[in-house]
Amino acid sequence: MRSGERDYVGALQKGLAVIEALGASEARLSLSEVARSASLTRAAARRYLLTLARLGYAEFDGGRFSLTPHVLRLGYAYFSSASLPRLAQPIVERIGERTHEVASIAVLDGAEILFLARSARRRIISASTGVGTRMPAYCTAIGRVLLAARADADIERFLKDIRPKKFTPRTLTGQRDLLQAILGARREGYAISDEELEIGLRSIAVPVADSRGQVRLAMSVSLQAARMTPAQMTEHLLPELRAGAAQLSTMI
Amino acid sequence: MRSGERDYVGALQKGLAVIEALGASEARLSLSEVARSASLTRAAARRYLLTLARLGYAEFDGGRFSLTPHVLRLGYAYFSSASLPRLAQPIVERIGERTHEVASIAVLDGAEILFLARSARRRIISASTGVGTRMPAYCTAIGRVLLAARADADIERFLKDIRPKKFTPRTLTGQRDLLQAILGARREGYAISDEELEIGLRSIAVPVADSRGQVRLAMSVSLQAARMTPAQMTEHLLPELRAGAAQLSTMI
DNA sequence: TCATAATGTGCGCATTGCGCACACATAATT
DNA sequence: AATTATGTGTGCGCAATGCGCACATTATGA
Repeated sequence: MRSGERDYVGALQKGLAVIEALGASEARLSLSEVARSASLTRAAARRYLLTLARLGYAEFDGGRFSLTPHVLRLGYAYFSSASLPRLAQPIVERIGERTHEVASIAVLDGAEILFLARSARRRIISASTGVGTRMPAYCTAIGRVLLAARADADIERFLKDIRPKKFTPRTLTGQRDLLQAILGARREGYAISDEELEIGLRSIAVPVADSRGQVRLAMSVSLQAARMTPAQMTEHLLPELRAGAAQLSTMI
Repeated sequence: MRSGERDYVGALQKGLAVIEALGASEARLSLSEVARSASLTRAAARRYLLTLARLGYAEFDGGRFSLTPHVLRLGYAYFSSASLPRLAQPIVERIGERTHEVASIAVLDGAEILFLARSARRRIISASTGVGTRMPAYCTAIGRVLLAARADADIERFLKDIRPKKFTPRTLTGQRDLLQAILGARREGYAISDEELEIGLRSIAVPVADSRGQVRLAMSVSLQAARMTPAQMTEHLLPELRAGAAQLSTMI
C-alpha cells in the first residue's frame, strides 16, 4: 500500500484499525461487523482477525471475535516507556488527598482528551475518568484549557470539524459559545465545566506547561456538583491545582 | 508473508512487534535499536516506525522514536470492550477496604501475570501492581494459583521453558521447588509468595473459577511483610479473598 | 579532521496481501 | 418444511505492496 507515500505500511494501519474496531464495541463482533467497522472487505478483515488471534491479541469463540488481555501490552507500552505518567501519578494522588476529590491528568488526542493519571476515587462520580479513558475535548474543563493553548487557527479548525453532542441541557454546542469558553480559559488560566458532560458533575482544570512553555497536559479536579459551587471550586480547588501544575512543570 | 499459513498478515505482526519494542524500553529508541529489538532490517523497521508516527501512535524527535498516549487506545480497547474488568473492579475495591491492603486481579499471559484490576493503594508498597502491569508468574502468588489450574503437562512445559531469575534470597528458582509450590497451591486452594519477588513484600492469592469451572483469573492481596506473618495472612486475608472470588465467580 | 556508525532514499523485484467466486453453513422468512 | 437471505470459509491467480539492497548523506566520536 503505497498510498502516495513510499514508507507507509498499509497492512499495519488496517490491522490497528481492526483492534480499534474490536475495542469500540462492548459486544463481541462477527467477522462482517468488524469488516464494516474497519472499512475492509470481509476477506481482509478475516485475515487480520486470524492474525491477531494467532498472536494472542484476540480470540474467536467459533462465531465472534473479541480482544484478550494480551492487548494491554500494547497500550501499557506507553506507561512502561514514558516517564510522564510516573512523574504525574504521585502529584495527582496528593491533590486528591488534599481536596478529597478526584484529580486527573489528561492530554489532547484528536478531538478528545485522554486520561493519563488519576487519583483514587473518594466518592461515587459516574463519569469514567480512569486512565486511558477518553472524553470529548469541547465540553470538558481539561479539553478547554488544552485547546486554549493552541493557535487560533487550530481552534477554529477544531470547532469547524467537530459535531458537538448535547449531553445535558447545559452542554455548550454552538461554535461561538465554545470559542468564548475556550478564550475564557485562555484569559483566566483555568476552565470550569459545569454539568456539561453529565448532570451532577463539575470539573475545574489548569494547564501544565513544560520547560519550553508548551502546554501539552492539563490537570483537573472533578466532583459531584452538589459539593461545591463553581465559585467555591475556584476558591478552594484552583490553588491546589495550580500548585500541582507548577510542581509537575518543573519535572517535564 | 504466508509463513506456511494462508490467512496470516506478517506485516501486522511486525508492526505490533515494533510497538512492543518501543514499549519495552524506558528510553526513546533509535531506528537501529528498534530494528534490533524487533528483529527487523533497518529499512523495514523504519517503514513501520514511520507508519506508526503517521498514524499518531509514535513520535519522532528527529533522532529517536517513542510511543504517544494515542497508543493507549489500543490497550484500553480491552477495557472498553470486556465486561470482566468492570465486574471485577468493585469487588477488588471492597476487598481492599475490608483488608486495608492492596487487592488485585490478574490473568496469565504467557510466562507472566497481567494485572486487570487493583484497589487503591493504602500504603507504600513498591512492587508495581497497577492495571496492565506484568510480573513473572513463577514467583508470584497469583501466578502460582493460575498455574496450579493447568494440566500437569502444561506446568512441566512451563517450568522447562522459563529461566527464573532470583529476585531475592528467598526466590524459588529450582524446577522441583517451583513444582512443589504450584502443587501446594493446587492442594490448598491458595498460594502465598513470601518475599520472593521483592524483599518486604508478601502476597496471598486464590483462583477465581468461572461458570464452567475454568480458572482463568486469580485474586490477591499484597502487603508489606512487616504487617502480617504468612499464618496471619491465611487467617485474616484468605477468607476475604475467598468470599470475593466466590462472588466474582457467580458473575463470569 | 578523519573514521566509523547510523540514517535516508531510490530502485527493482518477488512475495505477500489482495479481491473474487464459489461452496458451505446459519439464520430468517414464508 | 422449504425457500430465501445472509454470513463465513476457502482456494486461486494476480499485481501491488513490502522487501532488501546499495549508495548517498548525515551524525557521532576520537
